[in-house]
Amino acid sequence: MPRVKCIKCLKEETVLRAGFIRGKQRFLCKECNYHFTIYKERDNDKPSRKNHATTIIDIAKAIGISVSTVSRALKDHPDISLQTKKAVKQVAADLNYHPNTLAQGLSKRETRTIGVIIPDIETYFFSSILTGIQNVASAAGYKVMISQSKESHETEVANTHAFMTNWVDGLLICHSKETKTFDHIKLHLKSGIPIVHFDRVCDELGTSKVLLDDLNGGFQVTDHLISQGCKRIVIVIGPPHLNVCIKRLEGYKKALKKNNMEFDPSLVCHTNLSIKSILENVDAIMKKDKSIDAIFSISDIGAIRTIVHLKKKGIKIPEQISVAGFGNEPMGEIIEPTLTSFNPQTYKIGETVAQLFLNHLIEGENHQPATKVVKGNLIVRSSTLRNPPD
Amino acid sequence: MPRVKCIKCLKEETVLRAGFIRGKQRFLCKECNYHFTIYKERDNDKPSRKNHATTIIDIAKAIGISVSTVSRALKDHPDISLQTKKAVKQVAADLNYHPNTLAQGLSKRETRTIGVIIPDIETYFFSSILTGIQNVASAAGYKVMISQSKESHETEVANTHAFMTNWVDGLLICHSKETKTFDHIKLHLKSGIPIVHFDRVCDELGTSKVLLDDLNGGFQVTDHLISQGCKRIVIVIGPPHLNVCIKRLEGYKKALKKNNMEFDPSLVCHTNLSIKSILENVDAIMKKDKSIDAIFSISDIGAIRTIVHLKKKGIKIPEQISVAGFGNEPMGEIIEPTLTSFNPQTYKIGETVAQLFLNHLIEGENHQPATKVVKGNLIVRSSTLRNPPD
DNA sequence: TTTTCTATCGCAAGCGATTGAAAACGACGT
DNA sequence: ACGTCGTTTTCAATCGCTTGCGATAGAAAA
Repeated sequence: MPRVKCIKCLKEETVLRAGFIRGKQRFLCKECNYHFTIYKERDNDKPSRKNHATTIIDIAKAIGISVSTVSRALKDHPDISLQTKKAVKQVAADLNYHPNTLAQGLSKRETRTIGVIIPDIETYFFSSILTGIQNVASAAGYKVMISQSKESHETEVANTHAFMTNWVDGLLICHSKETKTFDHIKLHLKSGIPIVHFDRVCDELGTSKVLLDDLNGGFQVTDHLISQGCKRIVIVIGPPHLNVCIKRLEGYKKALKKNNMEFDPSLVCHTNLSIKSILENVDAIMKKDKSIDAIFSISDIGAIRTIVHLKKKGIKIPEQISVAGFGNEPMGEIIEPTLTSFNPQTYKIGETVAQLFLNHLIEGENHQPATKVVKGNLIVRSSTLRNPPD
Repeated sequence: MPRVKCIKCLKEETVLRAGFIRGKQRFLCKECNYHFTIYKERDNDKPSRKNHATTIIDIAKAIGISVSTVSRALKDHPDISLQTKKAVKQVAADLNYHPNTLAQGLSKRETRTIGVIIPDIETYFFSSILTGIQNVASAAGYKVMISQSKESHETEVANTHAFMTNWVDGLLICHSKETKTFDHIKLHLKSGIPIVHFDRVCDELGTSKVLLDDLNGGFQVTDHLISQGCKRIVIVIGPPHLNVCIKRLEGYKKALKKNNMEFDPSLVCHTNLSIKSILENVDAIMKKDKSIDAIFSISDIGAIRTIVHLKKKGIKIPEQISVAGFGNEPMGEIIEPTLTSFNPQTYKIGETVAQLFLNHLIEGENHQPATKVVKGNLIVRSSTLRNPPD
């Protein structure tokens, strides 16, 4: 017979054991027909809430008013009298009060957080876009959450879901190279959370997007090469499902046409944008076609590695082969010869992306997806300068 | 007399106007002594909750059980029967349920988010550390929130507060160059939220930290230069309050001592790590002292810009001056000559930082701050190779 | 059968803040 | 003194989920 007193009638005789519950002995008082368990002695002096962040409840208690008044006072709601506001703010400051973002988010159904998914944070192109995004986002009071897909479709999908089901207020995304299907995006479109694409976008989705000046960039680089006397310009592009490749190629063609040169498909190197693939393709085409006098690599890293590669083979740049890139990575002004490249204005891109998100937010329901193209500019350096101006 | 029925007694005669409230007419029923306002007709058919994310309440209703059971079932709580669990999970999947992170966080008082503050995301060193952090963090189910101080103490402080008062579960920070006081960190130490420092740490705070192999790095680079026959090695360092500088300088001295060479303070260039300052200092010292035959720049970017600068002046590298850096930035293998540098293992650093955070979390109360040094390794390239091995 | 046990569930109190709507309180005119 | 109002506060429901603790119906034991 357990020596336990019933919590209600305080008798001992009537108490009998009644199984276990979550590892603890449970009792039943026959008289009261009352089940109970002996839990840990609760500290009666309630020091439990020690070192606990101050809440509006604390403020309310301190002043002796209700929490709703405190809440409104802190928000400068017009209904609250000036002196109450002053008192509340004073106490809030004294108690070092900071609103609990989670609770606010739960109530207001927003997180003031935006998720950004990029292929690779270590790539200057993306990290500088990020800076642009962060600048305008944080100016608007938004926090930025970043994740990288590392060019894997799978992790991109996982990250997308993680973000979208975690109450980000918006998603800014640049797809991985691998991504060819967009179900993971479609799935979340109807949720109403703004999604903005940039750089590697998807046209079939009705989202807002920010594009580089790809066509113009391709055009300008090619036109510049031609102006330097290049006749047989190889263009190194990536997989055809990336529309940035298509666009730059288009610009290339446009420049040829403008200069009355014929487009030779054999001068187009299709690679997967990996260094290995790029160099292999370059080698192959140069072996096959000795007339080549310029290489336009769609990416700066590609161009740079190409330069290193060609130099190793004793080829003079730009005298024998001119090389140009796209992206204006910092490395471009370090390498020798310094790299001619198209500057896509990455900061501007980031800022525009974030701005588009904010627009979507304020437009709300009647938001119309917008497409913005950020103008870039050609940076001419020595890797293509055959006729140095005097 | 208003033609309005009292909401309670439904009589009209007893109702009289009673002022306005927020722009709307208010009424008072004398009989009931009840104040009320006629608000917009609430849609009775309650289609209000349209396109609203499914919650455990929906699941509970669908099955006809209580929300607590659903909650437990989803968490695989042992109290719940197998079939209930299966049913719950099935319905959850059917309804495309995703837990509301905010609500979970509010209940469990955690966000499963960790904040990272770095000086500059566009710098490879930091972005690669970030990758390391993200890898282990996301493996442990934590999201990562990033902000950059852009080397400004002020924004570092602001970001710190933003993070700490926004319920991140931990803070990983590398201080800005400007940061000399740490009140913003101290302020939050007692909150109990784990803080881990890395690279630019602060000793006076009792936090866990991850350090580069600075001393050893400084030693190895210097020792290597000496082994290549350099006698007068300039070391270019940054502001003395950055202990990474001190440490690398120590390594430098240690290597000198090991090789029985005397330390010459005039060979130490104190810069603020800006390119301008570095190049000016290099110029100055080379002008003053013609015997210099090597430059050890504490940062790769510094070393790289130095190489470019010296080459422009017609100085042969490494024949006349050897140049070595620290950091193993990707640019180092592109520049000509390729740069000898100490590889600090940035990924490893990031992983270690995150790991330390996780450790702190599981150790809880009785956590003892740890200091970890991530071993690096010397990468010898041609910028220092005077006696190429055959 | 009656008395114990269990295995499962449900109730309800939070978590911290927002917000619709009622209440309290003076002040004023008549 | 009463009816009217405007101003300032307070009440209480919610947001979606976790969890301490109590309830209940069969199963097992007595």
